[in-house]
Amino acid sequence: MNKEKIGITVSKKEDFSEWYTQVVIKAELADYAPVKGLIVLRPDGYSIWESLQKTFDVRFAKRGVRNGFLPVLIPESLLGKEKKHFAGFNPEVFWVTHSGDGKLGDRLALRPTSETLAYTLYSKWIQSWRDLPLKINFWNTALRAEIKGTKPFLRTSEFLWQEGHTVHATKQEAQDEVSEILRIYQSVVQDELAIPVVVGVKSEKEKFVGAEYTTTMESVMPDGKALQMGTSHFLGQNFSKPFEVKFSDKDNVEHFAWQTSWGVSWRLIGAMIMVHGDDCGLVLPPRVAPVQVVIVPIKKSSDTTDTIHAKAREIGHTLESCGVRVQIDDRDGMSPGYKFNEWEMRGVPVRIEIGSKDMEKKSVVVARRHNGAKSDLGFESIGEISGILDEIQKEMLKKATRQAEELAFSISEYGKFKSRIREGGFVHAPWCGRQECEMRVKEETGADIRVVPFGSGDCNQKCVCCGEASSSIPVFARGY
RNA sequence: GGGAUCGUGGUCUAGCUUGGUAGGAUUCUGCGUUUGGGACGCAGCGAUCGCGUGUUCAAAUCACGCCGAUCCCA
Repeated sequence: MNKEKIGITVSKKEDFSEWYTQVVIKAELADYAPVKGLIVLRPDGYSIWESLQKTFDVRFAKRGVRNGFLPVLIPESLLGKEKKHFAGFNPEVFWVTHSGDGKLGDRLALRPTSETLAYTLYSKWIQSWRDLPLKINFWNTALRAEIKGTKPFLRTSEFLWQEGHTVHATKQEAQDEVSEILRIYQSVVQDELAIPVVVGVKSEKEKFVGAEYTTTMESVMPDGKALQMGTSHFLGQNFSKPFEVKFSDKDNVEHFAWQTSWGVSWRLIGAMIMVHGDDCGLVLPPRVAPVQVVIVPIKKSSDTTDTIHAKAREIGHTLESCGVRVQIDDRDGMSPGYKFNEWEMRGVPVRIEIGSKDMEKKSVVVARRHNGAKSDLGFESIGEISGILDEIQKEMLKKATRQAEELAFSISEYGKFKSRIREGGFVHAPWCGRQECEMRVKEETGADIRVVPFGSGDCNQKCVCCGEASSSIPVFARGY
């Protein structure tokens, strides 16, 4: 048996890209679809998405956001109503031009995002200040043609996401909404996926087309590239004017409304894989793991095997009653070692081993996926597993935070800046605020301004690029 | 946007230069022995060689087109 040929065959460090793809496929999160750039989610992958959905729904509901559903086709006339917005998306829009063999009169777009469609309806639904605020979130997919560099979860032509669209009577209220949503995003990503983020504002060049400004959270991946984890946009009145989203205020004067839109996608799953995974495969944060604990009974033919299995089932029930998602692996004809490796590849946070030795000691072996540690746990203390899962969740965030810190740099000299960008990481560098410099940096290093962190303003330094007075210290990095 | 590599049972691959019965390993199925870090024996199933067209008596192999995957550069 060639040990090297089973499981993940490359190391995360040596071939990150190949490693990532293998983990996605072999841990059975997703698979390729027959059309370029599209993937299929398998139950373990979808389960993680559902878990995130549940958490977000609770948080959104607390802010008075309710869920709705929008169709996938948008007529061209609507999509083109806000000019800048349309120009930004046009190159990657899929068009439906036929029904059967007949050509359609107006082309229909497969939604790249739903602003135009949603706001057409909002203008019908809103007349009075009493109709505001209006807050609806849509769980759906968006389609954007990705022709090159496709990657499961990170760059796909269709992706699962949520898009929230809110309408407010005042600018201030809309802006508060934008910040609050970003705050929710940040805490869900940190608490559920154990990934630290940098929050702030996008530059003018990088903001959502059609927005007044875009707030964002960005994370650094272990290969030094940045990943946009979610965005929350202040749309101002840019859409309410062309789409006539108007309301009569208390004084009976008609005003254009103030709007926001915001979204996170299954990219978050990609980030989770990259940040936590290791050479053995996936490592799942307990809070989103479809199976949190796997129990592997180890029998000997000389054993009275029934007692071991009975104990395994009993432990399983105890854990279920504590709210732990548990699975017993009693498959025949597979060695324990094989099972261990398989469950490790699939990222299950905790493995419980129980064999005749454990029966004698009245304890089980508890193995933690994230650090490989093994320890004994008495039969009477099985309930402690919940606490262990919480602990693992915290340790994973801590480890990920340390990892991110090691990939963060502050640099003000352009030569050093360039070489650092080449090696990867988040590079905090002073910037004059002019797009010329931003573009020159992009051209010469391939790095974008990922985020201008909140509170990084006026710092009295010199722009890393042109040497003039800086106005902020953005994070530069190459991105996915 | 430019360049390169690749596609053969579920998976990994041999064969391609020089056209002629697609070979192996693993997985899978059955039976038996096993089981504390990727067990073993025996028997069996499984491939219109990515798709299409062309050349030829004959194409996995040669030519062209397409589809898909990966990597590098902008």
